[in-house]
Amino acid sequence: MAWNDVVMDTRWLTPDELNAWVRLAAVLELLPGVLESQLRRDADLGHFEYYVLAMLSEADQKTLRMTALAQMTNATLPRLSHVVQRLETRGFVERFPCPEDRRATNARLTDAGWEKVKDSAPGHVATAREYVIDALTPEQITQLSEITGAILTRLDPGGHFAARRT
Amino acid sequence: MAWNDVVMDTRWLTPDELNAWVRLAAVLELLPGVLESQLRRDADLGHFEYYVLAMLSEADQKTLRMTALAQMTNATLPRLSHVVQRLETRGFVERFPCPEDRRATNARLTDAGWEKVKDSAPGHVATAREYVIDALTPEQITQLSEITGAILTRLDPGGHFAARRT
DNA sequence: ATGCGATAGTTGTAGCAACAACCAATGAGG
DNA sequence: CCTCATTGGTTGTTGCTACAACTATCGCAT
Repeated sequence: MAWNDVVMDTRWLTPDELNAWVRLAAVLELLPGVLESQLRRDADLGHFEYYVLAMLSEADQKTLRMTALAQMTNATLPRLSHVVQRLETRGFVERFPCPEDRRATNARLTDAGWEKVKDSAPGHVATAREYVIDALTPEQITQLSEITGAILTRLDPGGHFAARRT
Repeated sequence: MAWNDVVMDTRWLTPDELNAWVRLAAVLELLPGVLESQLRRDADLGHFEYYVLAMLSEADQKTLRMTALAQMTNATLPRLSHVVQRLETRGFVERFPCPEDRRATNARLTDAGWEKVKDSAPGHVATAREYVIDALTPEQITQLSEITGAILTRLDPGGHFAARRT
């Protein structure tokens, strides 16, 4: 296929689409770092570490099977395994075999972990407000839900991750 | 300050806000990986590497000063320096001192780099379409621009990065 | 003309994630 | 009852980025 054919066949972005894309790409690039550095500075936690602890804090008995926790946090098992191991080393999480399925591992939030989430949550929410939520009108909040919902339908067509179920 | 005070003083997210936040967090987590793995598979480039080459391809003389390229790509100088060095090693970019300011370095896209961008762009745009653009209505595209624009006003208040200027 | 603060960029290190490979347990199908 | 594909999770390696530290140059103020 000649390059001309490729050029003609490609559905390039319109100016409006390109504008939206470039801005979304900038948010994808910049927002995680802001979340990460606030939590790192205030709580010595990465954003994903915080999210793991937060999801456990909301679970029955503050316990989740690793596969379920991976779904809640949009993560792969290898990644979660490494992170939970580090959190266990720091005393925020404990792991134990699942009585119902000996292949499975359960992760439970410890008291120290609960304290860490409790102490970290206000600062994290304040950062989320400052950089995203309070920058938007209530209409835009609704639009953001619908837009990200539509994107997640493409990213997670099987509904494997929890965010598709909100 | 007692925890009770912290709880009372914290402006927690409303259900609508929380829904939007959780979905946005999922997109932040999942979308970069999809962009990254398509480019890695098809062009052996990271998403940020592709973006650097793409920004150079659009510049006068396919050349930008490193500070300007960092602004175009929402990156820090140390990060950009590492990435451009790797791209130079692969022959896609060349660097040379800036004649106007001997502190500065210019980066220019090579012919091989131009070929690489040209070959990679259709696949990248197709991925952007599949996972984001074609999931949205024209109204939602406009909303996404406004929403991400508002967020970028918070993330980049000085307008340092190029995406604020779209 | 000089001093010095700011700018431009590079370099090195440590930590984190993607990916591949692996192993143990489960359950479906024959 | 047995086989084997699938599931659940761990581990190790490699590559990338955040951050700190550094050096050279510029331009402003005195």
